[in-house]
Amino acid sequence: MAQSPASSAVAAPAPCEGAGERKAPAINGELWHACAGPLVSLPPVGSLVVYFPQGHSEQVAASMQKDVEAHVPSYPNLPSKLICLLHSVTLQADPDTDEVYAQMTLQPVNTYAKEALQLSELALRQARPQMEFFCKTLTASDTSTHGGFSVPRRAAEKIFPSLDFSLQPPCQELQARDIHDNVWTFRHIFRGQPKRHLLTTGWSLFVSGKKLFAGDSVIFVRDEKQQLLLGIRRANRQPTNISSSVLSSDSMHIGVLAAAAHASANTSPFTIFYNPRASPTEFVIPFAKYQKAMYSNQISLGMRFRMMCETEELGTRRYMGTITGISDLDPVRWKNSQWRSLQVGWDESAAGERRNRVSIWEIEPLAAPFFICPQPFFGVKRPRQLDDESLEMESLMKRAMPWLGEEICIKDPQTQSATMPGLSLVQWMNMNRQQSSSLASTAMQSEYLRSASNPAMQNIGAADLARQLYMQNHLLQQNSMQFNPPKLHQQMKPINDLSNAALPLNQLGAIRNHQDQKQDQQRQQQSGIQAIPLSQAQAQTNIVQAQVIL
Amino acid sequence: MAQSPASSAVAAPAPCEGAGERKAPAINGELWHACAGPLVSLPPVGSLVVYFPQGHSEQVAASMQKDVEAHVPSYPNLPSKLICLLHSVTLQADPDTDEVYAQMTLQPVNTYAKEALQLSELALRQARPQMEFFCKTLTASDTSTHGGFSVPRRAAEKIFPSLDFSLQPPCQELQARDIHDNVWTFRHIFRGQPKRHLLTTGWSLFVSGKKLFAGDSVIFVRDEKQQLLLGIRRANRQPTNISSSVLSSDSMHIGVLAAAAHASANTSPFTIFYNPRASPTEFVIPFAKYQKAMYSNQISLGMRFRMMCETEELGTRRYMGTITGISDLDPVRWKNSQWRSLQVGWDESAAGERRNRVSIWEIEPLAAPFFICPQPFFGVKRPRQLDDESLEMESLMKRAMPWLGEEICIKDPQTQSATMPGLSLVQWMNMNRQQSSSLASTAMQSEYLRSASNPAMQNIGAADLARQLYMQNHLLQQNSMQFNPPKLHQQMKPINDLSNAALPLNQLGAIRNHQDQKQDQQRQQQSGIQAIPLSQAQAQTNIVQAQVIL
DNA sequence: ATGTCGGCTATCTGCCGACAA
DNA sequence: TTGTCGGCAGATAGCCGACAT
Repeated sequence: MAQSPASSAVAAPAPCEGAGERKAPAINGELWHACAGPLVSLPPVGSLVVYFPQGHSEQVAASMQKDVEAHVPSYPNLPSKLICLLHSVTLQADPDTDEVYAQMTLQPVNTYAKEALQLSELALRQARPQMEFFCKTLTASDTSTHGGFSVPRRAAEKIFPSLDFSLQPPCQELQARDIHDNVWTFRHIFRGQPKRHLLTTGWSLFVSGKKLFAGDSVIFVRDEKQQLLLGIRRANRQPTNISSSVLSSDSMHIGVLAAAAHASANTSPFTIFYNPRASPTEFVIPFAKYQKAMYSNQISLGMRFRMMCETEELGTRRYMGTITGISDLDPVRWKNSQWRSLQVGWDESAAGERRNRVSIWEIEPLAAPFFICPQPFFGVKRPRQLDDESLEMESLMKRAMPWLGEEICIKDPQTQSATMPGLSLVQWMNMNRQQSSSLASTAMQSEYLRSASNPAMQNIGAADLARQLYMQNHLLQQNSMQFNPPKLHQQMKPINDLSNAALPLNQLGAIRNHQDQKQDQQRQQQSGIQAIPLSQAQAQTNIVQAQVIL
Repeated sequence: MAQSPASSAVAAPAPCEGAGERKAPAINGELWHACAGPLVSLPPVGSLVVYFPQGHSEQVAASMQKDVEAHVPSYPNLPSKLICLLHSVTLQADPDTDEVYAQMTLQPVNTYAKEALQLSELALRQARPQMEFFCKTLTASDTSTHGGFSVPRRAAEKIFPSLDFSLQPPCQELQARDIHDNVWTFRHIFRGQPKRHLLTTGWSLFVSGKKLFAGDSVIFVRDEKQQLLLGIRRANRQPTNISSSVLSSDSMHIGVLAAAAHASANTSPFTIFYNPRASPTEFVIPFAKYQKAMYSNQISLGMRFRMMCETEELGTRRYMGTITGISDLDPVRWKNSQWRSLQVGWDESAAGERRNRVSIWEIEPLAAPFFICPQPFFGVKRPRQLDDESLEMESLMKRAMPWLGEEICIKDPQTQSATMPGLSLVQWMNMNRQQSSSLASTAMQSEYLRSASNPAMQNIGAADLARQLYMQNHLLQQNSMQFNPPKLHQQMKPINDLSNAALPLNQLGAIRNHQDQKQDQQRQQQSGIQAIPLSQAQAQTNIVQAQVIL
């Protein structure tokens, strides 16, 4: 089978951080985001993120107009997702094309500070402040050498400094800075019959300088200091084909994976470029976002959902769709990766080909949010089985919660014997999964909600319910902690959600037999009943987030 | 040892090798070589080559104007040189810049066919046919929009079709194909006072289309079908900085090494790009060239040498220099790599900064060639020692001669017991080295030459001697083979040179103690004398190459 | 409201020989 | 022999309102 190429056998990592690969003078964040698009968000520095090599690989492939990852060896030792600390984010723009991208330094972690997780939650709620801008797709006349730029009236009035209409005709000189901080000067005039706003002198220099064509877009931003910023967004032409004369595309592709594999093996920092316009999807996700999607969304075939998409002119719009399939995108290289594992159909087939595969964390399920349902463990109806997916999940969680060790071993004062030797976390999760999927889970949810301590939670809408539940759990967290693993409450913080969510794991692969299954069953029957306190404790420490419609 | 301006024995344009990364329509080899420069030679397809990851890495670094390989992990499992079979060579040119480069598919080998080695020898002798061309560095007037291109008179008369001087003024339409097979049309006119050749209409389109500036060069080639070809060579501006918006330079650098490491570990093919203008030095060398330089050149500090360098206008010139140091370029990452291990000083400090480090196979030593000196093994005067360098050398040779196995074990009918358990190939070589360096080696060489079977070899010049010896050995090979390891004489062929050359290993590192040294000594004393037949046999099958000044 | 066009300069492109270097 | 320039014509760039959508 495959091999672990060099990566694992790599010696000295790179000690010193980004030694200034570029000397770019701190790109304006407003302009960068305007060019990147309204849906692009970058996790906060210092936060916990999930990195998907598969998504990264897709970005490279897309940029090279290369089929798939032919010729690129698989990296069996490279997990399909890495939990990383985001050390730095630097906004960049290509000096030649003005393409925006972000350079991120990630470090795979096995343990992390409480703040990192909180920061990743922050990313979910934090909205970027609305900025004043306009975006126009250039017409043939705009880009022709025959004339200037016709400014949409509302745009000119909103963004440009107002003209002195005592002049005949009213005109002024505009200065705008592009993403490299170069200043472009235009003559802004209000003339013609009927009257309209035009940019004349200076405009053609800009068009030729930036190599703009009809179909490309320009963005004028007015920043908080009332200064004009000027960005461009090119039409989706064929990929720029970064293949160079010194580096084969194979090498580039390998480089991305090898860098990640090396970093993974050594938990050393590595650097990636995220190009929001080249890539179909973000491949560095706030950990909290991933977590929430994975463990609080009930995903099933045929489910209806909404998803934000970018419109022309930098707006956003919600589109509706249906989940038509759940499967690995690449079952060979990236088994159980969750990366774009949902096949979807869209209600409006127009509006250009929307992607037919998305990831769980990109969508908003339309079914009521699936609330956490911790419940007593009454034993097992069917033998538990360990499959590849479980093993991988377990590995992922061990990275995140190393204090759990090989087996769950919680010492709970209320219980005689809370240790569950031989019962791994994932096995326990699988038990829960089977239970919750076996019966009317919504009924149990209601039961749980009614029994919750806050009486206000009864008989209210789902969204509000969720909000309140969220608040409540936060309060609980701040108060008494019955669930206190050793060394846990100081600065390390467990991702409790993982352990008692009803896992929507049906899409992750068939359950196969495992040789330990009989032993597992025995252990569970012996010690299973003691799991109750664990469930209770976790229910109280959970962060339950509901779908908040923005 | 002159650069063999070897063949563009480039076979079929990549027999569907790289799954068609580019659909370039088979680039003209003459034009490619004209643009690449007179010193660039590509080993023949199917031949045996030595690949230097270090040199490859240098090319990437140079193309990214990045200091060194900071941030890039070292690959301890990646040898500093890989013996590879050259599966394919495809000539390429960057679609945007016309930069020429070659895509090569290499496969590390542990064993190889006889033809592969012969092909690599072929590369040393084969000269590319001289082609008709001229190269002019563009002046300010040539590139200005104000006028056309002033053609040097001799160039026009040599390369262009002759004008019809009955016309007044004499003029014609020229058509030339660039490296992408695009046709450019120029008006060629002979006018002015005094008369001169000019390209007028069409010229400025070419200049702007190719983005040429004063200082860049154009090359007009007349091929064998009397057609005009047109190439460009840009001035040495700052590196093009291939860093893209989707791939960090770290990733690119890692990609190159990871690809090689992976290929090395799996002896699987990998693809590299060789850009002759971006790289200071070729990093894929014909095996025979490497072999010859390593084992027949006597290199020492203070030695004088000559080296071919490229002049302006695509000529070549020999420069003289002195070896001022012998050391590893990067003793940490690439110990004993031989890659640019010679520090040199040049007689003419002018003519632009010449490189101050070169590799052994790039120079022509001025001292007389050092001939092979196989001689009986009389036992050991000092204990053998194994150092890092020896181990590495041994590993290298085991790759090349796997049939030798862990220990030399030759069954020779003329000997009672020819097995030499415990005596490794490198140890044996070290013995020879010590012997040959201990006494007047030239005298022994003469002794050997006189005792050779061909009487014509006496009293003739060194170069001719070598040539005859070469012929003779080839004849011997075809006749009786006393040295017949099993399965060897069919299609596998040993690199005999390695085993009895007087190794110029002094630059390769200090000899250190080894714990097995006493045991080795004992074994050698027990069985050493039986090694004589081996030496004799090898002497007969040797390929001895002399310094042939071209 | 705004995309495209004809009309009209101002500027640039590009061919020529003159004149050095 | 050949690099640069002034002179000159033709082409293009680029500003204007007219007109249509």
